[in-house]
Order: sequence, then structure tokens, then C-alpha cells
Amino acid sequence: MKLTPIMEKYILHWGEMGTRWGVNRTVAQIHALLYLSPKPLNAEEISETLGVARSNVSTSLKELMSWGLVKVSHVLGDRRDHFESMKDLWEIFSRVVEERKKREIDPTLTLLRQCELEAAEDTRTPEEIKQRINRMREFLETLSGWYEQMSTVPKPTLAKLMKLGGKVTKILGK
Amino acid sequence: MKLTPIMEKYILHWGEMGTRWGVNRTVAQIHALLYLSPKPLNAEEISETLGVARSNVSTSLKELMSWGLVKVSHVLGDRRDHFESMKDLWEIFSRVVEERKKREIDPTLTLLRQCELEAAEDTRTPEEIKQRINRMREFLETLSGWYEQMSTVPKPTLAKLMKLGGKVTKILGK
DNA sequence: TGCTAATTTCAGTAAATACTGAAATATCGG
DNA sequence: CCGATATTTCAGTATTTACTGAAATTAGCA
Repeated sequence: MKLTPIMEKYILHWGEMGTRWGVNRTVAQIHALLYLSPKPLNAEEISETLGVARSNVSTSLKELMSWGLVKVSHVLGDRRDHFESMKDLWEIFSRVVEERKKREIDPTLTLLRQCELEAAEDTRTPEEIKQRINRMREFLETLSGWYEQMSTVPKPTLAKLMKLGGKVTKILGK
Repeated sequence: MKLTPIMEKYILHWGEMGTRWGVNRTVAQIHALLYLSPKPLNAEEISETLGVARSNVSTSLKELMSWGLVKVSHVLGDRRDHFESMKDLWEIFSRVVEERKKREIDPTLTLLRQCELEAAEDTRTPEEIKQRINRMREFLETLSGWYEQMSTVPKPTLAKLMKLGGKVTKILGK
């Protein structure tokens, strides 16, 4: 796969963005490459195109698959695995949100609830501080609950809702 | 500032979460500490409480202030700067979103638009790939526009809207 | 079943990032 | 304006994270 300057620019930028969001550069680049690619690519091609070690590609692809963003596919008459990215951006977005919620928000909620339990028998922590923890738990629960509801809304409806933007409040106001 | 076990647990966890979201551990810990603290703390206290170098605290506080999450405050009869975190979680949340949009999404949109301009004279990049870049730009613009509208909605209204969750679609359906 | 190509694992290394402590600079009270 | 205290800067170092290449494993095919 030969990259044109535009593709290269896109992929490099995506890699940078990744690092800012706690995603490793190579993982983000591979995702960008597969998102652009009109056809599934094998690990060798990815490795050559991006100039990273074959083994690195293997690890990164596994990571992307664990996020459900990339799938293996097969080409007739070719033994090698090929990889293909999800293409629908709403789908990609909600996968990422879903996964981060599962991996980061949910465990945080577990921890906060545990803190609250312990707080009951803890006389050393000032009441005010306990309340701060409570509020954080409540806040994350609200976000989390909202996400759970919204995730069941069909993507096209969601898109329309977003286009509405702040107008929903006016409509609902009535 | 002496930490009780609950506070310590909270702060340590927050530090970990930070790293996952591309925020450095110390920065996240300081933010957690100031969020819990009933009163503004000076740099020295923060340094001692968290066991990190004074200079590191200085840098991290600057970072937090650049995000608008922490403010300097003064205690009567004390020359030293004291620091205080924003306490309203909706406020904190929207600050973070606002700032990330400004620092990451907006520059990405600039880049994507530039790619599209260049694409016009580029015959080497297949049409299909150009379209993928287009779609990404559109998608980010939708998100971005939605955020801009929602950011003007008063926080309590926002909170109510979230509690409604998916029900909005039913109400709007009529 | 054995051969070959494909993939994964992993120890070692490289690169990026965070942190420290000392020195420089700024600020305040007298 | 001086001395003392507070803050920032920054070069060097430590830690963490990412990456490589070789070896081990797995999987397809004859």
C-alpha cells in the first residue's frame, strides 16, 4: 500500500491525536490506515506501509480488535489474515465510548462506592470530604446512565438529535 | 494536610485514571487533592501531602490553571499562593470538554479541511479515500457543532436533560 | 504427519515522558 | 532598596512506555 501525501498527513496526525488521548501512536496510525484503506490489508502490508516492526503490528492489531474497531477478514486464495476497520463513524465512536466506560468509568464507580461504604465507619474523614466523593459518584452515575440510554437509540436518530442541538430544550420547554 | 485512607485511595485512583486519558499522574493527583480539600492549599502542602518535588507541583499547578480547573487564592496574612479547585462537577466537566475541543478537535478539523483542499488537485489519491476523509470531517463538525450548542444550555437544564435520557426521542417523536 | 508460511511472544533496547534538586528569578515586608 | 521567602526554570536523571528482532508457536497445505 503506497501512501499519497494526503493519506500520510492524515495518518501521522491521527497518531499524534491518539497519544493525547492515551492511545499509543502505532495503534492509532494503524487504525487510521485501515479506516482509509479501500480494502482489507494484511499485517505485512501494514508493517511496510507504516515502517514499524511486524511484531508491533501484531500487538497493535490485537489491541484494536479488543476494542472491536478492527476485524479479521480473509482474501480468497491467501492464507494470511487480513484486517479491516469498521467504517461507520457513529459506530466507531460509540464503540470507543462504550469501551472506555467499561474499562474506566465502571471501575471508578466501583471504587467510589467502596469509599462510601468505608466512609460510614470512618470518623477521621471530615463530612465535607465524604460529600465530595458522593457527588463525584452521583455525577459519574448520571453520565453513565445517560450513556446507557443513548446507546440504545438508533444511530441515525442520534445524528438527527445532534443536529437539533440546543433546540431540544426549546421544544421540550413547551 | 494529612490524608485519611479514603482520601488516599481516591487520589491514587484518580492519578491512574489521568494517565489513561493522557493526563500526567501528578497533575491528576493534585487535581483530586484540591477537589477534596475543604480549603485552598499552598504548593508546599501539596508537595508534602503527595510526596512529590516542590518544582513538580509548580509545573502541574500551572497546567491545571491553563485548563481553568484551578485558581489561585490568598489567605489573609500569608504571602504564599494558595490553590483551589473548581468544585461544581458540571463546570469541571464542561471545562475539560471545551479545552480538549479547542486543543485537539479544532486543529484536527483544520487539518482535515486542508486535506480536502489539497485533494482537489490530487489525482493520485483514490476518490474513495478522499470521501473517507470527508466523512470524518463531517462527523467531527457535527460533534463540534453539537457541543457548541449544548455548551450554552445552563448546567441545571443540562442535568435534567440527561436524566431524561433516551426518553427525549419519544417526546420529540410526537 | 511433516514442511512451510504466518503469527505471536518476549527479553532486551530505544524513545518518550515525568520528576528532581539546585540555581535563577520574582515578590513582599520592612 | 535589602533581606528573606516564595516561585519558576531547567539540566540531568529516573521511570515508564513503546518497539524491535529473534525465537517459539500455531496453522494451513501437500
